[in-house]
Amino acid sequence: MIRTRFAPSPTGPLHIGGLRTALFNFLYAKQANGEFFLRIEDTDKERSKKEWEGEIFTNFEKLGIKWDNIPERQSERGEIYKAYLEKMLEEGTAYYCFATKEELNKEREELMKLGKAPVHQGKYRNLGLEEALKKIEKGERAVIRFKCPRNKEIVFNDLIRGEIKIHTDDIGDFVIAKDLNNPLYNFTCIIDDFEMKITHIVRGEEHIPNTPKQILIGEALNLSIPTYAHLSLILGKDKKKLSKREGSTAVSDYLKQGYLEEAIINFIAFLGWNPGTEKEIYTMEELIKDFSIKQISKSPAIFNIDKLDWINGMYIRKMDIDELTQRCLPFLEQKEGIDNKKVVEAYKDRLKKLSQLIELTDYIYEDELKYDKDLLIWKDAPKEEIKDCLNKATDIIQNLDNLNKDLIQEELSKEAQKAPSIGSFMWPLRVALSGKKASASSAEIIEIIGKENSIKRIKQAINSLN
RNA sequence: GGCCCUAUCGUCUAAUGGUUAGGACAUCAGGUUUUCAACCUGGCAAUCGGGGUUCGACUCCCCGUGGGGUCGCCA
Repeated sequence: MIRTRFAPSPTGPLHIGGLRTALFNFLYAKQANGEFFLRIEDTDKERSKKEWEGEIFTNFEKLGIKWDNIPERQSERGEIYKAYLEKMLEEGTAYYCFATKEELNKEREELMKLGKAPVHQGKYRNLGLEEALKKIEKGERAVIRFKCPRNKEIVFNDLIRGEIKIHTDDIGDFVIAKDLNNPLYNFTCIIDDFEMKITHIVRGEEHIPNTPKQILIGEALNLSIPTYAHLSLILGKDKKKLSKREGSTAVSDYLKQGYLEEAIINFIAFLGWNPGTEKEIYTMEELIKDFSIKQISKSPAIFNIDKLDWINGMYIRKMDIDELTQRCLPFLEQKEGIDNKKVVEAYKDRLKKLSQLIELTDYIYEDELKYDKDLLIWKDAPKEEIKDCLNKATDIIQNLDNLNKDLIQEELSKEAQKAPSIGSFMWPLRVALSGKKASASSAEIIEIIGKENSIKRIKQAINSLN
């Protein structure tokens, strides 16, 4: 059975890139009827916070990414790591290192100068466990390093990139734990992937250099090694790694702006993946069905908000009006006599994201409109003509016995035919009702705000022209 | 600097040796419309460079160049 995992460290809000990694793991597992696990990598005690853990969980829930385990927390698995660490120390695949930071820095600089990889050569790799323990007893500080095999080529087959080879001499003896109780990422990662019986690891490209390290540790411990797939990075518009500079990187911010969950998932799925067909709108179920790791692209993808806007608009227009109204509620004012469903109906074709509703619909809820009276003037139509049109519109509205936007439109159109031009009738009316250059149509507004209010607004407009 | 990954329209990408290099977003033009959208029609726009291999290369190989990642007692 296929089992994947997403292993975030709870040091900040869920990131767009993290979401994509999680989604791909989820899709890959679900497609094969496998399991998707969550693991909290909180070995960095200073930076890890419980609140971020919660943030990650709730966002996944909202977005429809479900996990199949009780999330493991690395901070609670100290005994497991300790046992493996002791085993490595005893077997000599890891050793205590007493090198100071100064020594290490100097070594780094010198290697760089020689044009070599600045990796630790292992001054203490042959000291022996007993000797090391004596030094520690005397109070010397030590970290635990992996004794990296020399002159060996590590090869793994990446599902996305094919064969990747890395020479162990470019890796060196890296630190796997600060001490027995404080293991570090590359160590805990491979241990947990093994313990959790993870079969496939889909993660960001930045982990490619970590992969041979993890494989090496796994081999030293005789663990089975999972299959890897490394995703390209998501870049910002400036082609740099996606950063807060342009827009947000936090998933929750997009949710707050009124991007629909379905649209976000659809958009994120297409960042670096496509079905190979022309179908672009995908539900989660369809994604699970059609997802294929072979269709993942190797080059980085740029986060293009325009495309997100477009997809989001598609979802907004497609959505059932009652459900959409529910979702729009946070962005709409509440007012006696105003049916929000009608407001949403009038605006669903005009939205890219729900938060736009706030500015777009403010005039509906205001008691008195404030706008430049010149806006009422259609082209160079004389004031008297405009007043005349507005008066005629008032009569029509007054005589309306059914406030249905289609019927209203019909009546207004009839009258507009008689006007000097359709625009000279319709434009001032709409401005009188909305106070805006762009808005819903007059008929829609009248239906929403009602007879009284409509007439009141038109009267006001006429007065302002006097 | 070492190592690794990567390279098709502005952007996301399709085409796994033979296509007028396709689609979508964005953009532009037109239509529709009282406005703004939505919608419909159409246009602009790409194989990083140089060598090979081949009858034939976006596709395979090599060398450059560009971009990215990484080289933590972070993950």
